[in-house]
Amino acid sequence: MRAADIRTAYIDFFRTKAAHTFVQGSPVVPYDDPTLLFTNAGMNQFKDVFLGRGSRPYTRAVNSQKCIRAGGKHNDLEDVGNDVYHHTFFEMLGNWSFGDYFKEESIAWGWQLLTETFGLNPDRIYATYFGGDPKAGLEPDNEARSIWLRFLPDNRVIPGSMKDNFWEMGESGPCGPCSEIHFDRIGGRDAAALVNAGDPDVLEIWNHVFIQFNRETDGTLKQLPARHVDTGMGLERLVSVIQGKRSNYDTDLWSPIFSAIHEVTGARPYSGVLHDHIDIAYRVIADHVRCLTAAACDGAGPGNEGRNYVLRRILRRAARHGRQTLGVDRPFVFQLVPAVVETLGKAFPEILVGAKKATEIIRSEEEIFGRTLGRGIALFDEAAARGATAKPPRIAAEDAFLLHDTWGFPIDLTQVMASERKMEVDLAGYKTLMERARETSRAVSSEAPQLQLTPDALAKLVALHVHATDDSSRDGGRPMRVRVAAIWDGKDFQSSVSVGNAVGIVLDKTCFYAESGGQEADHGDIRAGHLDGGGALGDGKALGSHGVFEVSDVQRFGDYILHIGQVQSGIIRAGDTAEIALRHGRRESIQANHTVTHLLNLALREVVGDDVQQRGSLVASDRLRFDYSGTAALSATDAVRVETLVNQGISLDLPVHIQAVDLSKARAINGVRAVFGERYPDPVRVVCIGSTIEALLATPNDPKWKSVSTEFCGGTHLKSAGAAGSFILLSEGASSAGVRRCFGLTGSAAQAAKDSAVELNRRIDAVSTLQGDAMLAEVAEIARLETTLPIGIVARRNLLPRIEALRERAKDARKQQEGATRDGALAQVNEIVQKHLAGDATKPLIAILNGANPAALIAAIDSARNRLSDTPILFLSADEINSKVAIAATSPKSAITRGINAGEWVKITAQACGGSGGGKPDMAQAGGKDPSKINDALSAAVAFTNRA
RNA sequence: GGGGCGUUAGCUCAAUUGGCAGAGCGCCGCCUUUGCAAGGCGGAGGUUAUCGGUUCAACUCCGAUACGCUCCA
Repeated sequence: MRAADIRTAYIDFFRTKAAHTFVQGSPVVPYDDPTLLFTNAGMNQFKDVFLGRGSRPYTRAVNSQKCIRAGGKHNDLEDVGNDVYHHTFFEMLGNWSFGDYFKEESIAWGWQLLTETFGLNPDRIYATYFGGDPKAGLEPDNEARSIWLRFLPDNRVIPGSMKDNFWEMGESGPCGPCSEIHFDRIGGRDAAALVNAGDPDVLEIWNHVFIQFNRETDGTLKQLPARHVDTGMGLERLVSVIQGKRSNYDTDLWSPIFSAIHEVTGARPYSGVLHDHIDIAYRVIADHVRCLTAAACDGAGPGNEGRNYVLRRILRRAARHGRQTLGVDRPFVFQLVPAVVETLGKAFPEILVGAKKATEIIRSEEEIFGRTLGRGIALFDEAAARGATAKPPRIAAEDAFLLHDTWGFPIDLTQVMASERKMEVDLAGYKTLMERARETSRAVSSEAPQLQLTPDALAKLVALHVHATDDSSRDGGRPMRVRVAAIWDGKDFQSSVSVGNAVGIVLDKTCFYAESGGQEADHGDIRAGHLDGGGALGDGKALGSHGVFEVSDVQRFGDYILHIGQVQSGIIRAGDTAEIALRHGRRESIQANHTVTHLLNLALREVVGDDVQQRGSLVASDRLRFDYSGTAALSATDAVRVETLVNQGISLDLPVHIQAVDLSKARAINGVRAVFGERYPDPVRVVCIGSTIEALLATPNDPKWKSVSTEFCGGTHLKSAGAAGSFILLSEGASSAGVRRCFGLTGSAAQAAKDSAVELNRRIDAVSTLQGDAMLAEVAEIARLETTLPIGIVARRNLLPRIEALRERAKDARKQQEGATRDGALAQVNEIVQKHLAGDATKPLIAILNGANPAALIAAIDSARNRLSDTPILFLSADEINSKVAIAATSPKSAITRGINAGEWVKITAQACGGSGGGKPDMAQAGGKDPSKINDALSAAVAFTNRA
């Protein structure tokens, strides 16, 4: 029987013979259960039924559920590959009774299915039942036992412990005894003692849980009115048993994947050996690609936190095995996806549909890791060599941390690699380093909100009858008359505050926008006072101000908004009436940046592709920042297209429409931008640039909405895009693996950047009129400006080749200068050497060259040494312009033994003209600061050789 | 937002405490070999990312910038 037939036969058995409803398994990524990393059992989607909170239109259900057990409480990741029955991804066949049938039917059907439909040998089947626990006050489950005795002899119905045979969902909640069916792969023996003993040949295949109690919060058990059955049977194990294999991997669930690995990597075929490292790699890779494909098809890809980081670790393990064990030096895991689809696509249509996306997700992550994988392995080898002599051999904490921090090797991957070499990893040390890195990372970033309303403070506010801050006027942002409700100094609420430390003020209502959703807070002031006549609000009444408070930050805590800042003058009292006004320039800049951020989001999607996901955003008054998923830098043409698209929106002065809409209706709008996994309020605030919300809702499926910016957003925006003036991309680069980050400017800042670029271009043009040192200086200045001025990336990319050309020109000029200097020195050396050869060639040669610099002197020394191999040589040269003396010397071995050490020689010489120097015994250089003393230096050099 | 690492010849990477910038592969030329794989000899190719600072002297130390990678928040 093939695996696919076994799966179908199971489902059909319960559907046709026992009137179960087939309920498609839930996604492996649970959307609504924060306690769960991945779906890890078939009952996950029915949890609410067991908890009595929900119901279904059926009382019997059956399916095969995709499960992932990695990274969470149930973590089988470490065992994958090293044995033949643990998987990160597997299928759980399940049938359930919701207050319908119970033990009797459950066990009888189980027996019938296994022995009749699947034809398993009854002599090899064992069953366990709950044997009771006097300490917990629980009786043995004799009901289950007696049912089993109808099918099995007494010695194969085995009592089990609380741990193995009593199932609980958590500390409290539904629970009950369970009964497991075990199978002996060998047969012809009494294997009762091997049941639940960790023997790979006697394995549990099916667990029947009988939910009949509820564990109360006080620990007591109560009989449930509605009793449920929850069963689970691992498909991979069942198939191996039915197909008579001793390993899950020897079944047709895996063979297509193994063939694909063989073809794609060129490794020798899988041979099924437990401890063979190539076979281990086969199993690991095959398991992991199934897991990654399933996760990707349900919307979860590798990333840097939570379940995404688990997936990243899984992929990196597979990729590293490919590189190191199978010798594949390019991405390859993604090429295995079709084989996974072949084995799972029919049973799980989402895998068929998602295959293309999964392939792309996996390929991209492989590419990311591929960049650091090689260096990381090399670094690991070095670390392993260093740690090999330790006892026991271990990878140092610093190395493990570096591998993680710099090369993206998750710690568990380093551990796997270490264990392959029979080494350990200094985990405690690693954790210390990691914690230290975390703290430094946290220390500075948590500076911002010094003043916080703690839960205690919030409780006090309620006790003081201060009601939630009404911020419904924040979009208008017009000045308001308000009441000071409370003054918070970080520890207590005060009745008044005067000039001094930063404090927070709670008002009854506000027009300030509190920092939220990446948009920075408004700034402004609060003027407290008493009413008298003629004021700013135009209502004929003004406040004679007796206290001015400058707001420099606004934060939301629960339903209260805290205006943080300092009193500038006078005094502010709780209960005061006040006029508040925000700084309009700042608010308008922020609005411009926010509206343009939305246009940028849309433009990136149009230019880079539909799969661009927003990964974060910051809207400040002076710039905007936008993170998005992607692995490659924006090309020059793409950057231009993005800028152009955004500027089109601005110049068309597209109107911005904002409206609260029912969440379900809003989600239905074609092309709406919502951050994946984010929870939105209902109704949700929809911001659309270029169309009215009514039009969107009238025809939500219209394809044209894909090219209109529609986002869920609570921020403040321009009335229409034109007020942003213009937009430029300031920079674009990698933020973390798989995430690109770009900065942008609008309005006057954008204009200033454009002006800088124009100015630089003008100066570059003007360089052609310059010569010599003036040209060199101007080129250096232009390069300096290019690095310091804010310039858009489009302009910068155009400037760079021009500046590069200038550098080339400067380089040529300098080379020519240096060449001339060197040639001048060499010409003098020729004469000097000729003369010296005429006399005693072993005598030291000491000479002053004209117009040489250090580099020319070294060339001169080299040249002279070639012809005077037994002569100590020292040259000096005065540089009047820079008021320096250059000195260089060489000394042959024979002279060094006589005491002419080039290093000491130049040092003595340099000291005579106010400098110092040093080097090696055979070659040294030095410099002096006083060219007028060059003859003293010469004498010192001669004196040194005379002494030696 | 904060940290770490990197940037040296076309490519992959070296360069002790600051003291003559190298290797392998590739490229070019010549030689050798029945053919193939190859082998031998020679050569070109570098403002050590950019700008500034410290120093007699900087690939090396310090500061900024750019680009790339990566981790944390």
